[in-house]
Formats: sequence, structure tokens, C-alpha cells
Amino acid sequence: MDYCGPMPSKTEPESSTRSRTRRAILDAALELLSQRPGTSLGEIAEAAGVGRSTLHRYFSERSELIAAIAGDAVDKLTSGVAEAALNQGTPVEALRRVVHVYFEFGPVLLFLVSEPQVSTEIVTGIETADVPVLELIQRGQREGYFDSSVSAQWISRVLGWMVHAGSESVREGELTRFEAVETVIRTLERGVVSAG
Amino acid sequence: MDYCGPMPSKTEPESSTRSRTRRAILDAALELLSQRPGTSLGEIAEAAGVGRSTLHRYFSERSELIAAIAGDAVDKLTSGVAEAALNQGTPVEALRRVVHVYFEFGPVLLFLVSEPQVSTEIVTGIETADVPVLELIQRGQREGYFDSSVSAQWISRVLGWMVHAGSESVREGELTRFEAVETVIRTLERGVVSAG
DNA sequence: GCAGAATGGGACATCAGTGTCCCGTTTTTG
DNA sequence: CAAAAACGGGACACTGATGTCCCATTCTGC
Repeated sequence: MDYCGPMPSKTEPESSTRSRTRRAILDAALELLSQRPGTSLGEIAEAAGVGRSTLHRYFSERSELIAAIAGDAVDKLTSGVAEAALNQGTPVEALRRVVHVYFEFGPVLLFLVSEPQVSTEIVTGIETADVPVLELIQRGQREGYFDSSVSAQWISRVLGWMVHAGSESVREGELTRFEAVETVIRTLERGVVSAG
Repeated sequence: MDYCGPMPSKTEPESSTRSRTRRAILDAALELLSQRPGTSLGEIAEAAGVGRSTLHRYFSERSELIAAIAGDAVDKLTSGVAEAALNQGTPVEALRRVVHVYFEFGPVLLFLVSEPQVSTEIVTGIETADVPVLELIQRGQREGYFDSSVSAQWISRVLGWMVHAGSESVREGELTRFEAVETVIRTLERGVVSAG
């Protein structure tokens, strides 16, 4: 239940080397864990270019590392969603902005929600960050922009998995990131069946 | 590298009790592993209503169990796809049939492709079983039924993840299975944005 | 009912991942 | 340059999962 650093019991700014190391670990952990939740701490340390003992120096337990990733991701997601200003413009335009945001953080979130280790606190954090998206969808449905014959939750769910599909195709080299974003938006908006 | 049974070195039909036990284990393993890939053999045995030693009597190693599940799933998928007769009727109708089939086997396949333990042999098996689906999509694109501005692979990918989203919402009690199938099809066909 | 098959469960060795501790070395900082 | 901070890596104990073996018990088919 500790927050983060080892010695500095209070809000010391943390030396620059320490914060760089911390970031390296966090980034590596994020990268590996979101692709394989079972990745061992040894692998993560190696990928971060630090010793396993150093990793433990920053995060005494695996669960602490995961909590740190989660906190990090939730923060980023929250500010990302906020910056997208979803209550402005037409719902369809706003939806495009959501896709961009999700594309950045989707993989992480996916890992987090499928990770049993993660605290309920974090899950509610994610849900809170997602509230504006739900509101956008509901607004879109009210104003006749989005399909009202399915639930807002369903649309939210589809959004998440479509972005996941997009990320996957980027990772496998099928699409560039730009193409993937465009493709996801297009499919979201029109489905896969030809119009008319 | 053994195939399956213990003593019967040849193609003995296997006693009825044995095959029932085998099925119980396979079904339980399928159920649990597709939801949590890290499930221990002990949990699987318990869920199957069988002792852990009995499980080992049928599948000496974890990898063997997974291989058996995989073979099983590939067989079912192959015949399911074949029965769907995807080269008949309009592509849109055939797509609906694919969704039904995927809804049955989607979770398993998802587990299998994300499982590093699974042999390349199995992966190619899955891909082979999927060939008719790819052909359907390509036919649909040629004949103007499906969106030609995205790749057939993309459509296939979206299909898989949309079914996954549907399964998930069933598991969480949001939709009944019937509703989920209909919703997936609707969203696939039209996207989430209102027509017009 | 009886022989053989099938099972459950305990005991055991093994292994990989984890978390802790410590010491010698490198890097940063003042 | 010297003290302090940060680090790498080895040694160690511990844990949970795995795979093997064995024996007493239950079930099945004849």
C-alpha cells in the first residue's frame, strides 16, 4: 500500500537519475505486460536495462509495480480524455478524437482490466476517466448521431475492441499507425458492409 | 510428443468411461483457460470433478492438454465453418452465419492464438479453418457487398474482435446470447453511427 | 460377484518466479 | 576529488505449480 519511492518518506522531488530509472522501468513494464501479462520481473528488468534488484529497489512487490503502471495510465487517460473536449463539436467528430486518445492508451487499459491483481480503486479510476466517453455516446444517441437501438455501453465496448484490433494490426505490421486510426474510424462509422 | 491416451498404443476405441472423463477434462479446461490462460492444472481438475492425478493420467503434460484442446477446437471450427456453407447465398447472409459459428468457438480460438505454448501446427490449423471466411470476405468485396476500401484481413480481424466483445457482454450479463449475436451483426453491418 | 479398469489423494522431487540481503563497483553531485 | 547515491549481480529462502509414483478405494463390464 506504499505509493512509490523507497527512502523519501515525504514528498521529496526525487533525484533526476532516480526518476529516469523509474520511467525506464515503468515504460518497459508497460510494454511487456500489455502484451504478455505473465511476463516475469526478470524480463522486465532486462528490457528496462536495469538489474532485477534495482527494480525491486523501486517497486518492492510485483503488485506495487502494477499499481504504479495503473496509476500512470489512469492519469494519462484522464488528461487525454479531458483534452479531447468531447462535449464540443458534433458527436461524430468527438468520436474521432476519442479514437485517437484510446489508440494511445488502449493497450494499457486492456491489460489493466484483464489483470486480476489490479485494485478496485484503479478499476473505478478507469471507469471515471471513461465517463466523458459514455456521456459523449449518450449525447450522440440523443441527438440522433449514433445508433440508438444498441446500448451506450455496447458502443463503448465496441470502441475499445476496435481500437484493440487496430493496435494489433499495427503491431503486426499490417497497417501503419495512421492508417489504423483511419480504418478504425471508418469501420466504426460505417461497418464493413457497403453503403447503399 | 505423445498423442493422447495412455496404454492403447494403437487406435483402440477407448472405453466409454474414459472418453467421458476425457471430455469432462477437456470441457473444463476449455472453459477456464479461455477466461484465464494461467489457470493451474489443479483448478482445472477440480472444475472437471476429477483428481489432479487423473488429469495427468490423460494428459501427462500441460502442453499436451493444450494441444488436445487446440485440436478439438480446430476440428469443431473447421466443421462449423464448413456447415455454414459460406459460398452460398449473399455475402451478407453468409456473414451472419459466420458470426453464429464464431460465437460458439471464438473464445477458444482467442485463447489459442494468444497462447505461446501452442504449436505452429495448430496456428496453421486455425488459419486453414478460417480460409473459407477470408474467401467469403473477398467474394463480398468483389461483388460490392463489403467495404472494399479496407483489407479483407482487417474485416476478418474486426469480425473476430466484435464477436469477442459480444461474448464478453454475455458473460457480464449485459446481453443475452441471442441479443449479442444480433447486436454484433447489426454493428458489423452498419457501424455505430446512424444511417443517413 | 469378481477381475480388471479407473479413480482419488497423498508423498515427493523439481523448477521457475519472487522477494530479501549484501557487497563491490560505477555514477552522480557538491 | 571525495562523499553519497545508485547500481549490478550473486546468494539465499520461500512459494506455488508441475510432474511422478504409489496404494487404497470405487466403479464397470462380463
